[in-house]
Amino acid sequence: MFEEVSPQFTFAEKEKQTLEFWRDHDIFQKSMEMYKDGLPFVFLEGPPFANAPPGVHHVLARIMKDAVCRYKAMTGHYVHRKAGWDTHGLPVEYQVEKQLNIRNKAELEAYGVQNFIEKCKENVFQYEQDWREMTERIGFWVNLDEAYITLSNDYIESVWWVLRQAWDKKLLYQGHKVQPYCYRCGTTLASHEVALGYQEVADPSIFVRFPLKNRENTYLLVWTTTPWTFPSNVAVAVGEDYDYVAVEDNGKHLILAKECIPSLFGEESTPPTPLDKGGVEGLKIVETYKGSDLCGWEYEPLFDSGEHEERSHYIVTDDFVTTTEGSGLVHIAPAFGQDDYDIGQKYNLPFVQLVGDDGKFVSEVKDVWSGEYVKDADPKIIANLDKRGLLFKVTEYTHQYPFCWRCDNPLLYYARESWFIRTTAIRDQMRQHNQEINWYPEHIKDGRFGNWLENNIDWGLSRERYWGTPLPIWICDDCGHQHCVGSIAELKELGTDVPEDIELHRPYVDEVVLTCEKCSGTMHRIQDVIDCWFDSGCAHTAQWHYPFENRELFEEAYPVDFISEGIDQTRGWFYSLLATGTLLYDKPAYKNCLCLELVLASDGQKMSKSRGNTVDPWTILNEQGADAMRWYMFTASSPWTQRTFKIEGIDEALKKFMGTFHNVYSFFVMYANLEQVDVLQDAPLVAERAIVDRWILSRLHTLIKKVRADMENYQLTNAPRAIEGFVDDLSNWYVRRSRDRFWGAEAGRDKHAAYTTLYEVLVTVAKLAAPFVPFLSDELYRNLVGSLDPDAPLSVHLAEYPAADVVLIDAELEKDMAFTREVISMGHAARNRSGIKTRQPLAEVTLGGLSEAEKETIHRLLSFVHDELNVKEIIFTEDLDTYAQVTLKPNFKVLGPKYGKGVQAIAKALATADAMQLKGELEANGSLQIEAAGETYTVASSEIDVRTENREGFFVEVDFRKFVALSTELTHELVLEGMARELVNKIQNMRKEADFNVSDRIKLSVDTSSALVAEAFEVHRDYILTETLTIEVVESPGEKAFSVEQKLNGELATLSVEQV
RNA sequence: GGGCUUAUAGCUCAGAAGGUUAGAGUGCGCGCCUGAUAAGCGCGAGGUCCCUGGUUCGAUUCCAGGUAAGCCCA
Repeated sequence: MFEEVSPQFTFAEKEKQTLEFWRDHDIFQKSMEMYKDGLPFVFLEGPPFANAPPGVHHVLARIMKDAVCRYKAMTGHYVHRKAGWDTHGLPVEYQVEKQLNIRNKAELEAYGVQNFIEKCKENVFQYEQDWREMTERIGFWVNLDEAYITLSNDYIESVWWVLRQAWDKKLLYQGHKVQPYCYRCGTTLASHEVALGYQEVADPSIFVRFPLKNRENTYLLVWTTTPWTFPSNVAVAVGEDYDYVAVEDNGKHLILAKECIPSLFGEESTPPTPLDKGGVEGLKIVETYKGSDLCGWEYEPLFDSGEHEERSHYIVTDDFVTTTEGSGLVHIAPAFGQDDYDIGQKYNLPFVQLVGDDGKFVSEVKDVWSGEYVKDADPKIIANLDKRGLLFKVTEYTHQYPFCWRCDNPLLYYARESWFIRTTAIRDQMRQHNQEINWYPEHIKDGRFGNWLENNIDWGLSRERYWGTPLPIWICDDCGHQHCVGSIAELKELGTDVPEDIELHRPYVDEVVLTCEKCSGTMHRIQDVIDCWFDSGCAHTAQWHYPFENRELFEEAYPVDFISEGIDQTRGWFYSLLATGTLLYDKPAYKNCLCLELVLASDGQKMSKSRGNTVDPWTILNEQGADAMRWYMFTASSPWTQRTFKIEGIDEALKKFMGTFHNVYSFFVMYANLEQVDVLQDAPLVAERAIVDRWILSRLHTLIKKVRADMENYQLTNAPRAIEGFVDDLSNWYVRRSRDRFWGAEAGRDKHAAYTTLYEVLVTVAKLAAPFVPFLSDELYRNLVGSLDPDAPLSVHLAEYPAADVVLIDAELEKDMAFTREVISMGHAARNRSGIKTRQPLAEVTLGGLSEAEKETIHRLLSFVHDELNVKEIIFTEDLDTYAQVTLKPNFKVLGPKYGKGVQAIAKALATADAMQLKGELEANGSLQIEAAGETYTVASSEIDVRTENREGFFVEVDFRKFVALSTELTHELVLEGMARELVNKIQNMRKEADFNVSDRIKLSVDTSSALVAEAFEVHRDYILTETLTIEVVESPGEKAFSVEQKLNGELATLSVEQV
């Protein structure tokens, strides 16, 4: 016996019971242990921050990961799935600063770094409990109790080891990085913070004459929007291949790019006049050059920028120079722009930084603006240049400029001292390893990610902050010797008085002093921490505390098999993993990467608190449940396409898939219990079962094949969609067509075959669906299998994933059934047109336009047509013309390539000719001669499509070439039979209304003055009594009887039913 | 400004070596079936397959250029 399935339930409630069952029986642990010696499958969790509650997009990510892991576990793998937490980084610091009302570094130092760090530690686990609860409730099986945590000493130690490897390979170096910097907050900003604060502003746009050395009265015309960077100027860049000219302007010779003449000297709206025709009117061109000709020319510095060893103030070339703005000559100040800095490196230019951390000119600047905030100094610098006769033109320039999102002050681009990893040295290896990764979707590989790798620049690693993995580099106060520490043991060995339980965070680690191995001097750690992307990017190694522990485990688990995160991680985690993996092991870090797109709110906008359009996952989990949410997310659209998240979509998943699946299951349980069928005993051979059984089993095994193939290829949408389609067929064709076999039929082989088949199908589908709807499928499995077989695995998640049995696949039968259903569907349509309801039997249906093979198909499945359309006879006809309007069309696909242009002429000829006559010729000769547009074309019958259209006056449904026509004439016999079925229908409805049990036997009375009803009842008495479980027909109803006056096809009768 | 992606019915999505009637589900209207159903079936209305140009006998599909949205970068 199976446990009864109550019609009163909610999925959410049932899921909670399943969660309890999993907990009580340690199902997750068991699923891990089961294949301990099996093939390992390593999933690496991209660690989330637990300093905000999880949202809908986290649910999406987690169920995708879960489905893959569950599938792998059920197919015999030992699935590693350690949870992880990301903990370091600026976002945490900002949250804590906000909470403590700290506005800048000075205030933070005053508060105390130690106190601050402790607050950060608390902050990052603020919502851990929420995350745990959500993770459990949605059924994401991940090992939370052994999670890796990026702030732990173990984790940091592994990261240090990684850094040391880079150090030893000479890939870790110190340089400058130009970064957006807020002088007021005393901090650099991350790119996403910069993006928060763009505003449109008008800055000065000035063109200045730089006097050339050794060329009298000749000047370079140079453009800038940041006059305050002029004092730090060290060079001017030109484009090597551009054309430059010297023009005469008010007696002075000015050098600029040829293409810039119109914007500087002409009307802006007029197109450039060709220079060989005199250029801009009145402008005299003195000389022309290529950019390369100018290279090396020296000019007078505008301002005193101090003494330098390096050569400076000359013309250099670089391809970043454009002529779309300015003059084609670009002022270079290496301290204030990345391009400038790179050119400075390339030409070994002096690094002049005349602006301090406070945004003011340093005191070495002797001009009047010494000590002044740079933006305030702009007008004074402009005035100074003007006074000296060097200013050519001043206008305003309106553009987008970033401001600090916290204090609204303009950001300055500054070159800051920074530590880098020379990723450019391993770029080719990274590109090669990228090719070895399976990307889903595939275009990421050579698209977004590939492009990113092409343009790889060295990784700016250091952050002048507090809460992060400290950069383990110590520098000797005396001799400047640098050392990178690679482990705690080494730290203790080299350091003096290192506490036994040293914590590897600031400020604790800052206090550790090493002894210099070169000069025995004192070494202090540099103050920086590292980019937190580097932390998570080491997860493949640091999650195991490798190489300090778990060496074997690591070797087995690298590269990891599978990761999945948002597509925004291409330049984040996907990159950092690959970079560290390549650097350390020269192998890709992961084999399969599933990219997820954004989840939009129902209004199509990004979900955000400020818009108020976020959805709390808990409202769905509590109402519709986790399975419905999961199924919706799997089937609605591919994980890598953007989706709008709609609650109605979840209701649909609930009704459409969950409801249907559950109903088939409860139908089975109800009748199997009632009939006391033992499905485990004496299963009939498949070959001996009914054709509909063989059909559904064939469908099932085709499905298994498809789902497995999809899952192997990470097609997490196609697989469940296929399952959904199958369940629909199961419910609306298999069960519908087999209903009488389950209920009412004589016990015997066929009935047993029906129960066995449905049982097998249900159990198999439960297993197939287990990775997607782990709750519902486990409930079904436990009742269907657990109730009968005490030795079976306790849970569906401990069962083996179904494997397709190709012997059971009968593609022909599946195709035939599909075709027959198409014909039946047309029959339904014709019935609908006729207005005669299905319960009324009809004498015959006529099928036409079928090929011989199709006729055979219908013959094979004839009973389906009879039963579904409720007709006595099925007739085939060759006569199309009576029922349908026939037209002939060329088969374009075949004739197009053959005759090219001719197909259009043939089509015209066929449309205007007598279709029936041509069809006759075609059948007689097998081919046709068509005269069209002065040519004669010979076409075979296979090159012509016969189309049919509805002809008025028949109850006919017509398709492209076949039709189904109903005969609607009713004989007296047919009317009686229709009436009998009407009686049965009404009585059944009354049984239901009166709340009788399905198997209750009844007493029935029929009181009518209608001769028709009386006759029908007499003629079909046995049929009516059997169908309605009537064991006695009484003259007058008893007192407890349930009586209703019914209208039966227009005739009146009072029916009464009573339980016996 | 650059790279990548997406655009098909009111909504959510399929799909098509280029082939002349582009589908499903849902929603709406009507009808039907049903003693498993939180169901099902049928019919109807609903489409410039984002736009423009090119290639072709034929383009919604291929090519080019746009437009809009999103992500990443500058």
